[in-house]
Amino acid sequence: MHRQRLVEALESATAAEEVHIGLPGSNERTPPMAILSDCALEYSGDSSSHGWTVATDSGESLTKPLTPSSKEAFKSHMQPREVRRRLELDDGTSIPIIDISEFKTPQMLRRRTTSTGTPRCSDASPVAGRSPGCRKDASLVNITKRFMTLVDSSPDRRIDINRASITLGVQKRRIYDITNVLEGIGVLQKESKNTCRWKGTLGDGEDADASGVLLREELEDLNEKENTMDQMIAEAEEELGRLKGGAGSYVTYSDLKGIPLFQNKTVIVIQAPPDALWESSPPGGQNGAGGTLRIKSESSEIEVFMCPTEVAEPSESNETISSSGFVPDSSQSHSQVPFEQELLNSPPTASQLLHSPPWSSPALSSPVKFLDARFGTPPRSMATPGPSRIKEERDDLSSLSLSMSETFLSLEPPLADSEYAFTLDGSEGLTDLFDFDLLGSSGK
Amino acid sequence: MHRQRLVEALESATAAEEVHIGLPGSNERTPPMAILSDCALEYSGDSSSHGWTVATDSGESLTKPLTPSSKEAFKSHMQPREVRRRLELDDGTSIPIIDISEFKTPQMLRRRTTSTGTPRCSDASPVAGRSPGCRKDASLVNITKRFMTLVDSSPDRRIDINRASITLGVQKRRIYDITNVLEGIGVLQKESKNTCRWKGTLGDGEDADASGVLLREELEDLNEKENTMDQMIAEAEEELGRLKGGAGSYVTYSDLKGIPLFQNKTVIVIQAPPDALWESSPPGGQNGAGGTLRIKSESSEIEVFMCPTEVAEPSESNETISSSGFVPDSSQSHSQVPFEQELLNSPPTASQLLHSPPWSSPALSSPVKFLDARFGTPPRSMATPGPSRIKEERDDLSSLSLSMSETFLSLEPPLADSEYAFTLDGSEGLTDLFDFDLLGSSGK
DNA sequence: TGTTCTTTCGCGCGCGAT
DNA sequence: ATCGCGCGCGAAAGAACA
Repeated sequence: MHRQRLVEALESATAAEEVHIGLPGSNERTPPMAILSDCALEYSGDSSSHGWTVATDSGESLTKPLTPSSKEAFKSHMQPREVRRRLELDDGTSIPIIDISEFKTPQMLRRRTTSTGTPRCSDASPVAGRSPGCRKDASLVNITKRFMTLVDSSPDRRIDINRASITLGVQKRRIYDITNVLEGIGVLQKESKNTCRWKGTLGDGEDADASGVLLREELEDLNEKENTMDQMIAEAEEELGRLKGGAGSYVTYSDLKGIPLFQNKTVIVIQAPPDALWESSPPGGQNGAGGTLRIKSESSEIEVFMCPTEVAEPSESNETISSSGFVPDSSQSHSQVPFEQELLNSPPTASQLLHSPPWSSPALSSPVKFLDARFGTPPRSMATPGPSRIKEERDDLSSLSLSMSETFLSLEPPLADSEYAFTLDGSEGLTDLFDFDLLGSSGK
Repeated sequence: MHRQRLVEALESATAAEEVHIGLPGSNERTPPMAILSDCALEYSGDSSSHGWTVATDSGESLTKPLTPSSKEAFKSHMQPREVRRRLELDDGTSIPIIDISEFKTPQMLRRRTTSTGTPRCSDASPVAGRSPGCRKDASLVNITKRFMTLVDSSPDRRIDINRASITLGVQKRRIYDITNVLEGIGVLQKESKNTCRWKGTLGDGEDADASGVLLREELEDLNEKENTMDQMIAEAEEELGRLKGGAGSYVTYSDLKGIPLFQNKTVIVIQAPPDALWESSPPGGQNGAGGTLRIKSESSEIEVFMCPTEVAEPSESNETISSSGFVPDSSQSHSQVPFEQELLNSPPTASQLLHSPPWSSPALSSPVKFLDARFGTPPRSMATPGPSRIKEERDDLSSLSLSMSETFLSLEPPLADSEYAFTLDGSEGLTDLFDFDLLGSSGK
């Protein structure tokens, strides 16, 4: 097999050069030719159209069939060639000769400025006076990016080389460059002649360039968030464990008062051991007084709590001290009722006491309401990895971290009406709870 | 600017060809030359060493300085060129002539078979008798792979183009191809002249191919989790909003009974409007009965609740019905005490009632305790995107979804002892809460 | 199996930017 | 003058024919 390099000649606008080429065997020479300024001359080695092609700036090209000499011999001993050059125009601008039927395959035309909508100089350099679809446009980097858009616009991640070449308006050769590198990376796989398939994991954004980074960033973000949550969970669970069964469990007054049902009501809590005796008599019972509820315990003490009406409005806290002298100062707030506790009624003239007793302890006086207290302010231990540490700048993710310090509990569903045992309606009285007859005895 | 293409001649093993070249201006010609079989002849256009270079198969090359003619004129009008060809050897194997000082930059020597440890024909085609460092060796795919090993052998993910060119034994031009494509993909970034930096997320393993997939999967996983959480948050918040201020807010009996402090105690809750009058008299007061607590309201009803002692053990639920005839069946469980409510004590002999009254409504009879009820079982609305939907297979992430249905609330910190206002200790009685003298009056 | 057509792609010239 | 790199020649590797 013998091969021969050919030659190409460039003309400086006017002068023609002559080229002498020695061919093996036959001492043929390529005919001297004149090159016209403003035109590109090329010798097409295309197997389908051998001959000279003259292309003008406007893109047309005229092809003269070569003398029907030995097409065979020509190809076997000597590679036909095309000559292509840029010509210097009078205005000093070089006009790249293009068109080129790209040898054989789906010819792509080198996009000349106007025609197709491929972005000119898609990059920076806002220098106004630049006309040319400058070099950057054809840069491999650029082509690759565009190629990527092609790829992820394809549903099955499969790309046809030829189509790509056409749609991207680049030589097929370039596509090969890209596919080969990508294959080397492992993200692409040649599937069959003229097609390959994307199998990588480089992000799917159209802009390709940042996608990998974004991915990683997002992941980092999510991971951070996850860690925070894990920690919160751990702490909440710990707390839970401590409260459950520990002596620290309690219901605060604000818990009770925060409940709408109890809103603006005076709430009294009585605590007695399960084995306590509970007696009651109807109002105006044996001694003319109102009904009596008597609780007696032998095992342990009975406790009575009155729930402050308003949750600590400091200005109000002293206003309505009961005339009956309810005086548990905070140092005295602890007291136990021994084994017997009685609640008697006495005439309405008796002393009265109501809202906001002064003994509101710090915890009780907290202005937070039931729900707020529980979900609004995380314990200081939660503050550590708090959501404020999570820097949010994007989309919907932010909503997550915002809600982080609240919610996340499962509340019991509201009870049905029937489930409010022991709630009396307007037509009923306490005595309705007992089955012996109370009627006939008068109150007062 | 004028440029001239040169020429190259290939010899079919023995015969020398002559090449005539017309130069612009001067009609110089390159001297005819003889090409020895087995050797590659090339004309080095290298600016640092102009002359002819003959490279043998073994890799040595001898350079003869060109006649010191006008180096200047030479370069300005005509691009020096190199001639390179493969020779057909008698055995039919073509030996690519290589070495080539790659024009200017760090000359890379085309690795001849032996020398460096670069894999020969690293691909398939296990046809035994193939000796040549075939075309595949220099394939972009191959080079790219080797390039990758270089990349991730670099600690700082930074690669020097020149070094790469040398170590990989390829022309620098090829490295550009690679870096450009990779940059287009977004995994590589040109850092400065001659250096770029790997920043991609393609996995760092040497095999590159699968690592990216893992990343994506993890992200997908986290996203799913995030969505679930977002939904739970939304629902919890909605629920919260509904409960807060709605008529549905409540404290269940089990809430109260679940508190250790109240454990095994009989708890009575009295609810009255804030403007209610609350009178009390010491035990054994004006009528010999125990103390009396009287509450009177003009604005709205007073409500009394007794908290079931045990939370609904079905077997026990009927056992200890109070002899006093506490008979609120569930249909009757709603009742209201009108404007006056009295709790009277009566002798211990009176009726008693305790644990697990039959009126435990479904909600109340729920075996869940305070904390459990609240955090253990999510309302059905939460079940929709429930954690069970999250498929967990990996590491610590699983702990997250496991805890998802619970916790996540901030509980109030335990109260200090002093904060339990209204708790009486063993030495105190209810009367200690009042400032008038109760002593001297006997209970019973 | 030899030939021809096609597709793939090594390779390096030389343009343009620095 | 240097260097990045567009660009496309033409050879190698298949595929289609004969």
